[in-house]
Formats: sequence, structure tokens, C-alpha cells
Amino acid sequence: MTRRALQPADRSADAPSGVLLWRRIADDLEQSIARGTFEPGSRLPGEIEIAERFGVNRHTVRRALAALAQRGIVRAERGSGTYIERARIPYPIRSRTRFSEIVGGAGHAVGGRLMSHALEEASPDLARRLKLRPGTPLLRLERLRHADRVPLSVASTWLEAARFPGGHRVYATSNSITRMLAHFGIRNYSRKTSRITAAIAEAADAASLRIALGRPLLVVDSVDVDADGVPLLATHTRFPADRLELVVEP
Amino acid sequence: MTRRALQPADRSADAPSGVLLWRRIADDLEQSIARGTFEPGSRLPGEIEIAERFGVNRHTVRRALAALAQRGIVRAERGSGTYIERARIPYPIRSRTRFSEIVGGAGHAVGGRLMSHALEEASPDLARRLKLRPGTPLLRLERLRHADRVPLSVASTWLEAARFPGGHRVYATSNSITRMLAHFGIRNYSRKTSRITAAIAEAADAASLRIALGRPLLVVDSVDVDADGVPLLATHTRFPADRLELVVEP
DNA sequence: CCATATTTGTGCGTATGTATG
DNA sequence: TCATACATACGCACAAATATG
Repeated sequence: MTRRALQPADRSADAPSGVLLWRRIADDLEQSIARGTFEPGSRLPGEIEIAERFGVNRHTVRRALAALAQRGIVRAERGSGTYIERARIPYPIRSRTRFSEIVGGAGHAVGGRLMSHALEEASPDLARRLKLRPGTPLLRLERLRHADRVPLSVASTWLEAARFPGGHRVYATSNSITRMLAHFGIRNYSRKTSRITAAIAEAADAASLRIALGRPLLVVDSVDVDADGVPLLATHTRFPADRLELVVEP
Repeated sequence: MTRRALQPADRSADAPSGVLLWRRIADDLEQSIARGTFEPGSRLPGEIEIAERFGVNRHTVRRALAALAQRGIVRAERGSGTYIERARIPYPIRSRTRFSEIVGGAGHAVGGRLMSHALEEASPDLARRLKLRPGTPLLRLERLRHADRVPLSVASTWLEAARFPGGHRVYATSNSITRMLAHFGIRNYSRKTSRITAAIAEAADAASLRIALGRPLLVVDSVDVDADGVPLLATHTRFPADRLELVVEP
């Protein structure tokens, strides 16, 4: 499937430069977007209008837009138009991973909220991650975090109930895991492992994150440990994939 | 929304332990799966049969199964049954990231194939990542990699055409980026950054990876550099999210 | 190719217990 | 105590996809 040039096709403005027509249009649109010609989140001109502007067939424009859509630069909405995706917020995964520092440091107004909490018994999987016995009472925190009023993640966090009595109340007032741990005398903690996968948003998460059903999610399972390497909390975080990207710099 | 116990409901086998019914069933099923009672990839008993076995309503079983499905432990197929997901292959993201070492080292028979190649001009985005000027001729390799005959990733890799003349032929015979670079005298290279996001599989990738349309993909954009930190290649990799998980250990 | 049984997906109604005021 | 709202769990029915002979 070695791709080659388009030979004739003198229809349009420029001369045939040996590059696929739709690619040139895609690059052109990409540059326009990168230069800020269009506002992030705004609607692109209709496909027909773009086609006329470039002097090409609408199918060629569609191919260019499809390429940009696949790279996450634009998003087509049937019956509505094609929209420029907002830039994804970079979210570094490091040993020291603090939501407020990372996202807030990037100039966003961060916030959090405790959606609910519950007392649960440790499932086999959770027990293994927290190095506890299955059935150990755990406090579960269902947290929602946002930046600039836009939901950025829903996270389920489990901690040993006996070690953090009333932890949900401490979290509810401070809205910060770091401050909650500090309240229990833990001044330092770090990320041990992060396992990253992806999923499709179902009803509950879609509603919390205010995204459409079926949109892609980044799913991160992580364990945080104290200075001695003892597991403190296990977290299952769901990020809307079109709002942020995880950045790993080894 | 603090959840509490169910008091009466003496219908079923066990005593009401103060834990949601569907949670106990989910944990029970999870344990059975973890203990190896069921073969990975095999079919679970039907919902009605499970419901009868636990003495609960089918909806309750469905809720338990939905919880397991969301965590990627099982997968429901309408008209067919509910199946136990195969374990995801862990794929560590480190400075030294070599597919064959990582996946092969885990005891899988790895393989790769050059699906297609092309000569392209650097788009604005690629130029920035490779520190080249937009329009610089690039060699594009469309690669498919698999483990145990199952597709594990499709990757688009771009390298400067002038620096790696005939690189596609070298790759086609060696089926390895490491060996291709060695052929051009580069004995050492490392991963600089990885940006991770997620997407929904469209037709082309779904066909290559042999997954259903609409399944979740992990998308990794990475840049590899030589010993002096000069960018060598930019890669856009799509992984089927239910076949592997990215592991970050800081 | 067709008919039929099986299985998951979906909807609605009901009973019961919890939370709130 | 009562009224209301909500969530869990149950029961029944049917749609849609799949498996089977």
C-alpha cells in the first residue's frame, strides 16, 4: 500500500506538489488551528465551504478532516459540524504526582469534590494492592476533580478504615488527598505504580464527567505508599481522554 | 449518598452481612476467576444460572457482572454469553523501551510486519517533534506487531528520509526498529517522552488489530532520541486496550 | 437458507428499606 | 410521626444478537 503522488488534478489553487491532496489540506487546516485562526472549541466552516475554498471535492475535505479527527485535533458531530478540540491538559505521571500542583501549576483553576463515600470490605484485588487481608474494612472515597469548572477525573480511592478514622470528613473539608494524609501525620507519600488502560464511558462516569456515553476514557490504577514503602491508598481514576493526556518522561 | 446495609432479605444462602448483595456476588465471582476456577477466555455460566446458584434475581447478577466488566475482568457478548477476559500483557514505559525485549521477555512469541511505507513531507506537528523544518521529507513506516499471533499494536513511525535512506527495506527484512537503527550505525537510543491518550477504534485500525469497531485504544505518541538527545523517530502507536496495559513505575 | 432455542440487553412495574425534612 | 424521595432488589416481558441443527 505504498502511497504515491497525485499526478494530474490541476483543479485547485496550487500546483500539484507530489503530496496527496487531502494531506495538504489537512496540514493547512492543522497550521491554521495551530496559529490560532480558529478558537479552540469553535466550529469549523462546513465541509462544502472548505471544499470550495480549496477548490476540491467535498470527499477530499472529508478525508483531511478524518485524518485530523483521528489525531484528536478536531471532532466531527453529525448534523452539527466539525469542532476544534480543546488542547489536552498534560498530566505528568511521576513519583510525586499531585493533582493540584500539576494542573494548578499549569494555570488552571482546580477544584475537587467528594461525591460520596462508603465503608466496604476489601475485595481480593484491593487487598493485594494494599497488602491487607481480604475483608479488611476500607473507606472508599468517590472523588470528582475539575479544572476551570470542567470535570477532569473521577477517582475511587480506598484506604484502610482503621488507619484513617473519619477520613471522609477530613477529605470533604480539605478536598485534597495530600492535606487529608497530612491530617493523619503523613507528610510524605509517593506513587508506586501506575497501570494505564482505556475504556468506554458508561452512564455513571459519563454523567459525572459530563461527556457523552461511549467516549474514550483513560483508566489509571495506582498505589501510593508512605516513606517506608507501606501502601496507603489504592486509586482507580477515570480521565476523559479528550480533555487530558498522560505524559511520561523517563 | 452514604450506603448502608440491607437488613432483612433472608432469601438467599448467606446471611445479610451489611454489604450490598451485588457486591458480594461480584467479589465471589472475582475470587472464583482469580483462583482459576474458570479458564481465561472461557465462558461463564449464563446469568440465569448464576442467579439461581446465588438465589438472587437476574438483575442483581447483571449488576455484579457489569461491575466486573467495567474493571475489565469479564466481557459480555449479547446472544452468546459472558467471557473471562484474558490477562492484559504489561507493557512498561521506560527510558529503554524495546517491544521485543518487553513482550518477548514475558514469554510471548513476538512478531512484526511492515504493512506499508510512504514518503511524506513533515507536517507542522511532526516537524516540531523531530526538530526538523516543516516539509522535510520523512519516511513513514506503518508497522504491525503481535504476540502469540495476536495483534498487539499498530504504529506509524516517521524518520528523516535523508538520514535513513532505504530504511523501509532494512526494516522489512529485520522487522525491528532496534536492528534498523543499528544498520545505520545507531547502537543506542532511548525514549524521550511518551504522551498517552485514548481513542475509539475506527475501521482501519480495527481491521489491522482484529478487534471490533468502537473498542477502546490506548494511543501513545513518543519520540526516540540518540545518545546526544537528537530526535531519531516519532511514533504514533495504537494498542487495543483490552490486550495490554501500560505500566509506569517511577 | 431457515426455523428455533439460547443468551444478553432493555424497559417497566412493584416491594422494601434508607435518608431527609 | 408522617410524607417524600431515592436506591436496592425482585419479577415479568420483550428485543436483539448469536448458536444450532
